[in-house]
Amino acid sequence: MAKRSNGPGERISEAEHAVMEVLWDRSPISAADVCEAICADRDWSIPTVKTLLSRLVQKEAVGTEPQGRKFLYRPLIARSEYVGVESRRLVNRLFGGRAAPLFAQLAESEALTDDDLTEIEALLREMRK
Amino acid sequence: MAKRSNGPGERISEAEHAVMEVLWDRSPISAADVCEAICADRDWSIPTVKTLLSRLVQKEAVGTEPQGRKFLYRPLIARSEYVGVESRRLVNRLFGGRAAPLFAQLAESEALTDDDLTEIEALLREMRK
DNA sequence: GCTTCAGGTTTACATTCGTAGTCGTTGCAG
DNA sequence: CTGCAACGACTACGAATGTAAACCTGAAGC
Repeated sequence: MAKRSNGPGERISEAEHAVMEVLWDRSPISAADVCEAICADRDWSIPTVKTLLSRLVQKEAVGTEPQGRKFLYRPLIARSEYVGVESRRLVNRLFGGRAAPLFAQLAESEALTDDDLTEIEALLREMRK
Repeated sequence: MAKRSNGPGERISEAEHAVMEVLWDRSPISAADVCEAICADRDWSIPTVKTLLSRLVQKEAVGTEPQGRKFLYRPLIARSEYVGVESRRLVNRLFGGRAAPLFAQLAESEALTDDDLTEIEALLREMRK
């Protein structure tokens, strides 16, 4: 039988993620339009995009709706969901699940701009209320 | 000739990272001892650990020093370095390089404990000085 | 000294990923 | 109505990864 279709289960690879970003940006669009949007950047050809889309459909991360004889693709998982899972994965893998050390790390490696600091301060105040 | 030896260049995979964690924890140790430390957890056998160690040596992420007729392994890259690179990679890939959205994301997905908040506040105050 | 064992090196093999070509159908231009 | 261009489906294939066995060499025990 099929491996398993646990909803949006299987991992999304980096190349696939790039495609997801396009879908999150402009939702129901055709394969050609996806290519339009990234083939130049990533130096891909149409077949590559089609393969990635198929894999995403298999993984149930993307859904299709027929439009005429072709398909429009749309994400089945929310960006925030994906981003949340990936973020938590990193925090777990590298920082034992604690977010503070990640923050410290970013601070140390100078990955925090002044704007970031201000925004985070605002968020903190918000959360403390 | 060799692909390239740009220092600690090539990516470290997840399984390899697990080995690195052991090395970062108790530095110059033998392959057997590495296995001692994780084979149970990850359900690995010694050969697996040996393979991962070899690959890490190839990638110049780990160095060896002969001890008698066997080797002791020790990391060549600092944990903080690795963690920094990986963190920044995630922030770039998912949040356009801005740390604040990551923070917001963690907040939203309730990945922030109260302790985290307190610690981060402290760090912020520290950085503002 | 010869056998055994420990440890590193080489080889193996299935799966995933990145990247792309080929095939078969079908609506549309002539 | 007929050939072409577009599209999705299937196939391909090398590199990386996860996982491990086979093999070789030298040291240590008997």
